[in-house]
Amino acid sequence: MGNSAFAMDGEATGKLENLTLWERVHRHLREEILANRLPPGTVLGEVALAESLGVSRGPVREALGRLAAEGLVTVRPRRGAVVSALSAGEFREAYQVREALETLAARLAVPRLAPAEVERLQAFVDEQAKRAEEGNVERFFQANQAFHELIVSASGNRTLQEMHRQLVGHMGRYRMRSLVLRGTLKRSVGEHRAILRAIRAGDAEKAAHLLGEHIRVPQRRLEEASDEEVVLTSAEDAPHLPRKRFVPSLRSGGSHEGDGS
Amino acid sequence: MGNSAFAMDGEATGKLENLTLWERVHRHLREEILANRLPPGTVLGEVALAESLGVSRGPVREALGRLAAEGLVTVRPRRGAVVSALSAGEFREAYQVREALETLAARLAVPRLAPAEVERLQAFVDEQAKRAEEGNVERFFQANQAFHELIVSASGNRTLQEMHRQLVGHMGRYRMRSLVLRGTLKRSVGEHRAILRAIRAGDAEKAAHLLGEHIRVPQRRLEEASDEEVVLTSAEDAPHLPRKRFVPSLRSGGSHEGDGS
DNA sequence: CCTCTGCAAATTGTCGACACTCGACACAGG
DNA sequence: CCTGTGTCGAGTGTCGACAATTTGCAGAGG
Repeated sequence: MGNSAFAMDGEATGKLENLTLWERVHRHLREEILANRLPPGTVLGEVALAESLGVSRGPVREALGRLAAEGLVTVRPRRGAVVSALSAGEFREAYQVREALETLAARLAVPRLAPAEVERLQAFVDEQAKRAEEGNVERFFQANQAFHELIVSASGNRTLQEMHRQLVGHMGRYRMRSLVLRGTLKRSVGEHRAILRAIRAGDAEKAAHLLGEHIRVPQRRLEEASDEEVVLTSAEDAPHLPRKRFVPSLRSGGSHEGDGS
Repeated sequence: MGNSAFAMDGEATGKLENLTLWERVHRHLREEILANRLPPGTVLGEVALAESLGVSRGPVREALGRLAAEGLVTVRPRRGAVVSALSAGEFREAYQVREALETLAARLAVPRLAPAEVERLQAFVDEQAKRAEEGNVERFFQANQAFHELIVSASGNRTLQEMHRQLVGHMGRYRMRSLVLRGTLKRSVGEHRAILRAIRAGDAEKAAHLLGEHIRVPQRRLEEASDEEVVLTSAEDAPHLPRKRFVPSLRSGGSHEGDGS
């Protein structure tokens, strides 16, 4: 059958692709889930995945376990794995934690930031402004994410970095198109500019405060429109469908979207 | 000989123990590592573990993968899994993150705390005071952990709770006996009392601030005694065992699989 | 005496197969 | 007509075995 449906993994860490099989499966599924090609509620059958990917159930199982440990899928001891869905409440929770984490990151990073890094931050903000003007939401989000990740990365705290990565990974699936889309992009750029100003001034506390407020904005929006599934992309309701909706065949779209730092 | 080397899993979730095999292995190894019976650096051979536990390599492998996802062990793609060690720097990092998390938890929890929960906090503090007087460090730590976990739990933020649990799990192995041991216990109780006072007063901000300072105390100590391995590794428990740096077998059962499970 | 290279052992990565459990459907009874 | 129960099917959980790769050692060469 269709074997080796893998796309290439753009990971230029310097090491060549010496990844084991289950690692590749893990990355593949991770990408698929984060890209929302496997919407929440999708049942991931081991045999189906195995056949689809051209490997045996071993690596698939291992990758699924890893995915479950990351919280991207949920396994019920005997009933297989489903792509986990975040409720609006959990999404708000994640925002709260993210605020705490990035606030800490800002406090730690500001005294450590090298001039070159500040310039990179500036470049990200400028790109955001440009993308906002263009209306290129995808690119805007990328630059936005790069901005935040650079701050977290510059904190020098790898534990913090890891937790933040995990958190953003969970939240990343829910592009809040209808939410932040409208006029908030420019506002976000303005907030980033203010944060960057505080960073340049070396005022870690102010930068952290501004960053906290900045993150709290979508959080507020969520609270206002609570319980409504404003954000969730694909519906997973109708739990009593006549038949299961499998995804036995998943195709590699070839979108080499590197999530790497 | 009953070769099932599993100990009791103190987990009374109310549901009966329908755990799968790899889950039991996972819990077992987790307990062993957290109890420092498997010190950092120990190489965990799959076959050795499998034979020792009376299962095949499958569940062992799965459990090891899960453990690696939690950060308790580190696997090198072809060279097996070792119990991961936290450097002093990582330990300090974890404290920073923990401070941010628990501070957030306090802010969220204070307005939500039911009177009964406040009383439970009080009970924990009282028990800590008693244990500190007795010099019962183990019990003291338990009550201490219960205090902090209750605050985190009362925040109502399950994401936060999960991250905190994970973090504490990583840090839990390093009982800082020689550090916090001496006169710091009573001081810790005093700080907890102050926090509890702020909680009773409904002053979330003050409680959060005090909690942050409280957590920052061991952090400061670590910075002072930086680079020294003051804390790391376990105390001298079980010195009667032969020296083992690389011990693949953790149980010398020798008996073949006897009773059916 | 030191170093490089080839072989061998050991251990992990992967695979296919079997048993057991859970879910669903159909049939019989009230 | 509704409900309880028995059976069938699907799918996971687990096991044993094979193969690839890495590590260590031994021997030869410089």
